[in-house]
Amino acid sequence: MNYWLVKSEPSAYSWDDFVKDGGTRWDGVRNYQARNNLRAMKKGDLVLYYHSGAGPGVVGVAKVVKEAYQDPTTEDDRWVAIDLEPVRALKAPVPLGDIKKEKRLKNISLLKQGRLSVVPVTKEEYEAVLSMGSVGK
DNA sequence: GCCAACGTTGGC
DNA sequence: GCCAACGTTGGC
Repeated sequence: MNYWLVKSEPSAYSWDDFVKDGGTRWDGVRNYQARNNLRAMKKGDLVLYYHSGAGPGVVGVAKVVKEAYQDPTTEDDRWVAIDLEPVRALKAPVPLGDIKKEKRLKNISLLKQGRLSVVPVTKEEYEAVLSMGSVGK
């Protein structure tokens, strides 16, 4: 079991849209590192759902329901998509500012590689974020 | 709206 | 293969 974090601009596709849809295809990634992360995702892996832009932070948890396949939004076979489903919202969203202040999260890839839209998260980091979001394991 | 970080492109 | 120019992302 691995843990990840994906970013979305809420004005483009918010957590609420995701919940309303009951799941979505995560496509359109055009960055090699992010693509490699998508390829490494396994069915059942848990994914922190992060809002970028105004009021950035982690708002919910999703899970991988379909592993990497050819991204249908392009003919180019370098790119892949995965399918995600919502698991649950955090009781309290965890703002980026709090992530920056949290000692347990000082090495999180989200902070190390700010512009990557799909980043790995360790089990410890994942659990730290959930506890900050008032959600038990 | 600005700017820093950083990935990509293209000239050489 | 290097590196400058350029474009994009995302925080503020």
